[in-house]
Amino acid sequence: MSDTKTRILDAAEQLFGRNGFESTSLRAITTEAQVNLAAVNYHFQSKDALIDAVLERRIGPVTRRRLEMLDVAEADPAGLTLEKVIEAFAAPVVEAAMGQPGLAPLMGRIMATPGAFLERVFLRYMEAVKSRFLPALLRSGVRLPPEELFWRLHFMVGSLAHVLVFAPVMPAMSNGLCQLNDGRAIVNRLVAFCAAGMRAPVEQMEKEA
Amino acid sequence: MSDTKTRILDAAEQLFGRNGFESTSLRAITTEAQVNLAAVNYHFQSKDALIDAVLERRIGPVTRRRLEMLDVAEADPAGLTLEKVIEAFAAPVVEAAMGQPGLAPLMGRIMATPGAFLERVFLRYMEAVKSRFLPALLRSGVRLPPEELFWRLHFMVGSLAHVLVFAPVMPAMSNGLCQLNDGRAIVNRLVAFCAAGMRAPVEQMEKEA
DNA sequence: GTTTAATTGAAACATACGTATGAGTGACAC
DNA sequence: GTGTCACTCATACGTATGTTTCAATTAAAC
Repeated sequence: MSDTKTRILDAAEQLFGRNGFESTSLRAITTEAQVNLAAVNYHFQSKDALIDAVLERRIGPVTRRRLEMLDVAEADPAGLTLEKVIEAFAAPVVEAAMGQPGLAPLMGRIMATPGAFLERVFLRYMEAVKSRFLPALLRSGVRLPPEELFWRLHFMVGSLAHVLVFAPVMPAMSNGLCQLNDGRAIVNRLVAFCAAGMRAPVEQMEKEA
Repeated sequence: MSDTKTRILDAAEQLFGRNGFESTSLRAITTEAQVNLAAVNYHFQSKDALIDAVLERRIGPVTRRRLEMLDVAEADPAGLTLEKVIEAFAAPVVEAAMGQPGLAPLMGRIMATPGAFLERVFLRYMEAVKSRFLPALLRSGVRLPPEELFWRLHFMVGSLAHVLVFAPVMPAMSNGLCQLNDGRAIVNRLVAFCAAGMRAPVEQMEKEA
């Protein structure tokens, strides 16, 4: 039982997050991991399979924790609040990102990368989340037309994704104003912002000629 | 005056948006543009310079239009509203994306592209925007601690970016529920969501031991 | 019409990539 | 010991990339 596999996963996670999937070469990964180049094709079969493995290792637990937190919130006899639903969506990924430096940009990149790759990954991991959280939002008291609800969920996901994508540069970008050491505080801010957005009155559409 | 340069820019914009910057080869671009391979290194000096040119052609006008709309809003004797500020930020890029199919994914790409590149682009185009919109938010009546204000602006940008990133797949992802033909409607939704988020009461932080 | 500069063309350059190969190494079973 | 197995290693293969070269072509200037 060698930790070569783990070292490859760790290095790949770090470099994928920093430089993207396409621009990270297997040679860069194996150099960083201090492992032979062929090891990656031995333990995984290809670069694509390695990418899948890297994602599975991190997104799997986050998805499970999301659904778990939602279960707890829904079981609360005090009732399901909008804030609890949003927190169940945001907290697991933010907390995971805090504990694992280099994970945030990776998560962010997944959420911000369109195209074939996204469809493969996003549908695999996010379909379950979407199909559970959309009804939960309704059950928490949000009263919106389906279209409006979907757009606002979209905005919410965008806010979260942006936080993750820019996590590495956020302190510098804000001239030190915004730090990332306190994940709870970030989640709280995000929850407050998105809950208010979700509760915004629906814009009346003017008829067009 | 040949349009070779323009044809290269058009093809590059399309392919960069669809497949990303790194994964788009100059050969793919020149083939699509029906132009000789060497033309790209003749008219531009390198692939990096081509990327810069592609971005400048589209982001430049959007940035100018943003500041222009903010000028108009600030000159309004009726006073500067939060909604007007957010609209000045969101409308130009959404409208540009509507008029120029293939632009939205390109904008999205920028957000999803790593470290050094993003910092180069983001700082060049967004610094001016940030330094104008942050004060404008304050002047529009938003009363928030600086740190909270910055985070919420960050969330807002994230919502907008996400809309652009996922523009090509949004109809499919929502099972046809959310369409993109009406840019104004999207901007209105975004403004309503973000304005409410900006006005959310500030979460009181509990002291930690 | 001739000269000059700007542009395009086909081909080659060196380099980097993902992948495959086969020899080598260590541990453990019998 | 002698296999056997999982693993690691150095190296090579084929291909694709960004860039360069220099001749061919076109367009403008005088």
